[in-house]
Amino acid sequence: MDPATNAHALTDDVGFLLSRASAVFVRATNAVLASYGLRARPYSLLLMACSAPAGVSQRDLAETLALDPSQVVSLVDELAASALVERRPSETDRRAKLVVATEAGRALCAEVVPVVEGAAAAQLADLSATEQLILRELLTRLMARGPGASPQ
Amino acid sequence: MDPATNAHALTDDVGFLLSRASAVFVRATNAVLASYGLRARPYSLLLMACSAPAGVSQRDLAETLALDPSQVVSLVDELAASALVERRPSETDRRAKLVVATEAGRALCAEVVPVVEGAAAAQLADLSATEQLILRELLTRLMARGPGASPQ
DNA sequence: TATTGTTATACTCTATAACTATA
DNA sequence: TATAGTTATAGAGTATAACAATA
Repeated sequence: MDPATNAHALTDDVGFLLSRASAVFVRATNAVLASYGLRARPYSLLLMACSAPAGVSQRDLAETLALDPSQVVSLVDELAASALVERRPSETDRRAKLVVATEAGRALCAEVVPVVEGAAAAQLADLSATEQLILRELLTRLMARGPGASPQ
Repeated sequence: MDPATNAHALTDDVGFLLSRASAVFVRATNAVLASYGLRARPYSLLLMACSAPAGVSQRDLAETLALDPSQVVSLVDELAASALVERRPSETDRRAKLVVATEAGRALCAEVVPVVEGAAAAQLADLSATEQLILRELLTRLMARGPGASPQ
């Protein structure tokens, strides 16, 4: 194949662009979270727990975060060790455990959410408000088709 | 904070959407590459080597792929072990080594590029051609600001 | 003094499989 | 028989630091 044709094959590849962009965001997020003892992954789990006052099952966490259930166990263990969340038995399903944010977890979340959003806004600064909306919508629709949940 | 307000905080977060979308693409790409003995990362390096007939320095590979130079060493080692690329001394800089695709590397690349592009197209099937273009452009502009190269 | 490639190390992330207790 | 959570393990990805050879 013609070299000139392929000169930009990589940088035109949506998959490559996505992984680059994702990495940039994760690094920026981890950087601002470091001083709070958090990283992007545990943060997103904490955020979900804080958003659901009644708690979230680990299964729901795995589904929404697209993580393997065993990864959720580790993350919840970690957050529980820091007393940011706790496991409570479900009253309707004795197999399930509900992950609930503690007072400390909610306080940290309230403190840290604007910081993370600020870091994201900085990364998106070159896009207009409309473009940011479009990007969000396109990514959401991309997701709709994806393996809704379980990684494989 | 109001639970209802935060109910979708996570799924509205561009950083989260990017990492989810990126993961979906990488998994799909790895899946179709598996039977060729490749994964997304080595594939992208091979693609760069194939796109530059004169070879690419490892420094350039690290910069374009946003990898640490030490990661590039491992990847080149791996591809070289499969005889898909080889290291050649640079004639202008005796420190540098040029990574050049072998005949086998070019052949595999030619075979595998359409497969990877097909997998990407399948993931993008829910977006119109125009929307795919917009997505690509927005991601590219997002990248422009990012740490052009070196990860940190 | 700075840069290219290299080695080494530690930690995070991803992917599987098997197991338990419930449903 | 299937599902929620758990444990264990291995491999891939990421992040650093230090070093030799060369610029």
